[in-house]
Amino acid sequence: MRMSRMFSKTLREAPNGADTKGYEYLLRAGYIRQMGAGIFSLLPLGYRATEKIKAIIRSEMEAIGAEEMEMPVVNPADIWKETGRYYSIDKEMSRFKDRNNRDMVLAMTHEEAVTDIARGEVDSYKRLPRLVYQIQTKWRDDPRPRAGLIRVREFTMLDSYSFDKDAEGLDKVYKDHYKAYFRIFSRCGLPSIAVGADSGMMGGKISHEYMYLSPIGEDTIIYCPECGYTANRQIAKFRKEYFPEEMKAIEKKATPESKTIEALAEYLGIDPRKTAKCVFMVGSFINDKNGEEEDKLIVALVRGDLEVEESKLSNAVRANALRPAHEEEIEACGMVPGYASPIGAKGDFICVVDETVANSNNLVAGANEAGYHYLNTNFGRDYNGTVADIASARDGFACPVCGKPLKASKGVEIGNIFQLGTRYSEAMNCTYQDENGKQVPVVMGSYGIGVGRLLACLAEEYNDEGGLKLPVSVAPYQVHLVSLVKETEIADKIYEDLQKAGIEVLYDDRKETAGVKFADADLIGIPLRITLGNRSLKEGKVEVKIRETGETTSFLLEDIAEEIKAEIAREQAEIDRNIVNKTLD
RNA sequence: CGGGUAGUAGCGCAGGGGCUAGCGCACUUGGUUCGGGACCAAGGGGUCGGAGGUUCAAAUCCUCUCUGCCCGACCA
Repeated sequence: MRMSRMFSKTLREAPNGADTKGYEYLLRAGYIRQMGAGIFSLLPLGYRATEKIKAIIRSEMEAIGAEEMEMPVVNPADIWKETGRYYSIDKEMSRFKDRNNRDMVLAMTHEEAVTDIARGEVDSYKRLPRLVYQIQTKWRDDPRPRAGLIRVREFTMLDSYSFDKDAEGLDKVYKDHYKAYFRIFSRCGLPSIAVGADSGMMGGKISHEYMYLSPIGEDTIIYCPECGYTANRQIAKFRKEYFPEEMKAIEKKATPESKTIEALAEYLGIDPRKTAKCVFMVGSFINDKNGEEEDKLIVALVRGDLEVEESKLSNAVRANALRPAHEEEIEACGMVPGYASPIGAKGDFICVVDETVANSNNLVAGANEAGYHYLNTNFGRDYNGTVADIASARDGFACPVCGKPLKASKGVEIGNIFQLGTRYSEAMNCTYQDENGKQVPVVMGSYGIGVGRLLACLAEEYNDEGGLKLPVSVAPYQVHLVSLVKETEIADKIYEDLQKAGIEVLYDDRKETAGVKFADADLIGIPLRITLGNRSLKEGKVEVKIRETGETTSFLLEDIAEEIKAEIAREQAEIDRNIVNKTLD
């Protein structure tokens, strides 16, 4: 491509709001442009980079036997009503009516669509297993888009769907994806880890998220450097320590100005872990069949030294959504905020107690009277509720597997894989006839990678003061030919020769000064830069600079295509050498 | 959806009741330069986010509204 004819231009200054390096460079180099909150265009450079990513994805998906297809972005609402997600998903899914007043949705994922198709295609065990994928646009009306392509509303996603006879089949294809995803990310040059995850709205059982560890990430990953345990904090476990003792008689005590655990512990001169912390949420429960919604107060108790993990709590009570409770809602059940506990509470609420509270004795808890707490409360004796793990794992807590201290790190979710089971096939009657002539629901899995987000993470991982420096496997071009000489003949010739040799060339034939051309080359970050200038041309040579290392060499004009090819091959080989082949056991 | 902050030229910003709305970069033309964001000269480009109001007079004050960004809630 001749830069004199390139659609985009580079920006010297970062547009307001570009607050991470990767995002700033993608904008300045002309890879992407913003159109609205969470809505971006891929300019030719960005488009080429994502096409490279897609090609890698395709080759790895084909390698595990997946077939590419494409499903519509607009779905009739009917299929979403069948699974109930029409009702259980809130405003994140956009809805509209067509001219005949039929309910339609913009699909934010394609379990419904693919299951609808599959129930017509899959009729016998002989037609299983099956595996399809698409790389397609999703619209999710996220309430808070952020950080450029990291969190957007419209995005391109690889999504694949597997159909199996049974759990063993699903297990195999799940493992295939587990491995393929590591290969995809590593072929793009992006370091990633897989962590156990919450399945959220997907509703399956087993799931993993692929994380790019970075401070710009929004997820917190809990991991054990000792034994390798990893999980999203939303579901991360940790080894809990209990301090059982003889139950003592409950006793009411004045505790003025002790609305928080810290204040309470200090006033009583005790360790926070001798208290029970009470957190109030309101869960909304949506009927999958008709969309009717019911709100219920949830009282969650953890030991005073711990925090409540909302997603764990949400899973424990099977709520569709949780929000903090208002004071009136708490008071309506006879509890006093700041001095609250389920003891003596009345009305309709769900009490969930963390194991740490259930297995501790004589904890201090609220007396539901301003300024008073109870000493020596005991779960089971003084109040009841569901026991579950609802405490949040933190940095330094003990690993659930080996007991060594856990670490916490921020990460960006770049992919996830779900074992769906029969959640969708049962709801949508997607069954096959087995060897015994019986109709059995198909066992499904779904798997996804955010393509744009992957590019954003790569831009975050590969940059320096000058701009981007994407790996050769995903860079929009392989070589950036910068001509500094007036006469165009030699440069044109090199440009053509390189193209004939099958090399992707960005050719800076603009009438710009050397400084501008070099700065733009650094910004765009093509892995190799050929400099054609009078200095070396006198000796019949050109210079080649490696963007990543800054290393410069020079070659004879006639060798240039060959040398460039060799260098590209070297860089590609380096990436191939580092392909991660990790299996799930 | 709550809190904060900002909308003035393509990008970054200044101006905060008064006369023709500025600056840097980018852009156009001419000339000089020509290996790390050149220089000189002459230019083009704005309904100051939108609507309503106050005023002799509004980019500037008031009301409403839209939009972006950040934090939180939320989410993949």
